[in-house]
Amino acid sequence: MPKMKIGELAQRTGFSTKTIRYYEQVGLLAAPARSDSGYRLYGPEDVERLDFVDKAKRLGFSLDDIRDVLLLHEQQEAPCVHVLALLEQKLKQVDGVLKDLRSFRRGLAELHDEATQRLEQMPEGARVCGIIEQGVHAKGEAALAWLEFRRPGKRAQRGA
Amino acid sequence: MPKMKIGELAQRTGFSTKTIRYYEQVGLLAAPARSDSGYRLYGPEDVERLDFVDKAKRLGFSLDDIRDVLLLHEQQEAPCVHVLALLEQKLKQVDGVLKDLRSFRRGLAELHDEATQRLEQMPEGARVCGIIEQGVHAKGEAALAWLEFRRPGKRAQRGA
DNA sequence: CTTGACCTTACAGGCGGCTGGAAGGTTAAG
DNA sequence: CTTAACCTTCCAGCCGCCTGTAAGGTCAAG
Repeated sequence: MPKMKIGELAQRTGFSTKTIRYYEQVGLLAAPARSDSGYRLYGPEDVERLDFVDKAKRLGFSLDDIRDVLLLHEQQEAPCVHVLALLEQKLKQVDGVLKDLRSFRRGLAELHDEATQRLEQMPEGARVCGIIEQGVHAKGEAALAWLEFRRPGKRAQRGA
Repeated sequence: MPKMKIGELAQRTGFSTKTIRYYEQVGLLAAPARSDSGYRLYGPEDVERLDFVDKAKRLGFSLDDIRDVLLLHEQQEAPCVHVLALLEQKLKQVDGVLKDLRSFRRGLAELHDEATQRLEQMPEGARVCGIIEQGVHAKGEAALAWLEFRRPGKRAQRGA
């Protein structure tokens, strides 16, 4: 019995029920089957679809973009030259982002190494955090948030 | 004479003057020097900073995150263990995104190859786009937008 | 047969990130 | 001296993406 109600879908995908209904409203999800009492009934393909949405979102796509991709995917049209060119262009864009991200990663790693060294050169007692330990905790917390990397560990249910 | 007014900074960075003033307002940019007549005067370091902001934005960071990073960077505090652990965690996150992005790229490439083949197997006359040529052009345009890859080719000046 | 967790709709509100417009001052060219 | 392009401040509004709230229906347990 692969039919689940919206709550379960929410749990399985990490989106809130609100968000799922909203996604249906804006066309990211097709209107699902309904139980006799009007409850939405979803199948495993909806989980997949939402997982895709999540991934795409994390890669920085707008809901509009994602909707279009899903649409195109569904109707399996033969792609025209135009669309083909687009694919090429987008590949290049992705490569650009990949490059950025790699250099970013490198920077982060350097920062980490540097920080490790600085920490090791410190006297034992001084191993407290300048930022965090002296009452500027708020700023520390801000620092905590710094690299939150938008939509972090999915299934984190942003409200919770 | 490395001092430029806001318009030039805008041109050099691809942000609008509006946005630059807004960034100052929310603390991403320090209040710059002013000319006698009150015009904002910027130096090359501001170009750099905005380029950083652009990169970070393209990687999905919020303005808040970026502000915090810049702040942390400025005050060069000795990093505490806590922050160090965070760095590690964030490295892992970046690696995760990298993985996603690579698999995404792979998918895109596959799509492209597949599409190329389909196109080649078509009779000469049929090399038109099913989507685009038959009056559903609007949808084609939507398809065009599909992989816009948010904040696309910087210096594109979203308004223009 | 009530309680509480779940579901439904509809519509308002909020936050992040700009963006537009009004009303006015400055500067360089013709 | 005027024109046009630039700059200033301030404040309102918009878009994307949810999120909260009200008012109510359903279902399983006790």
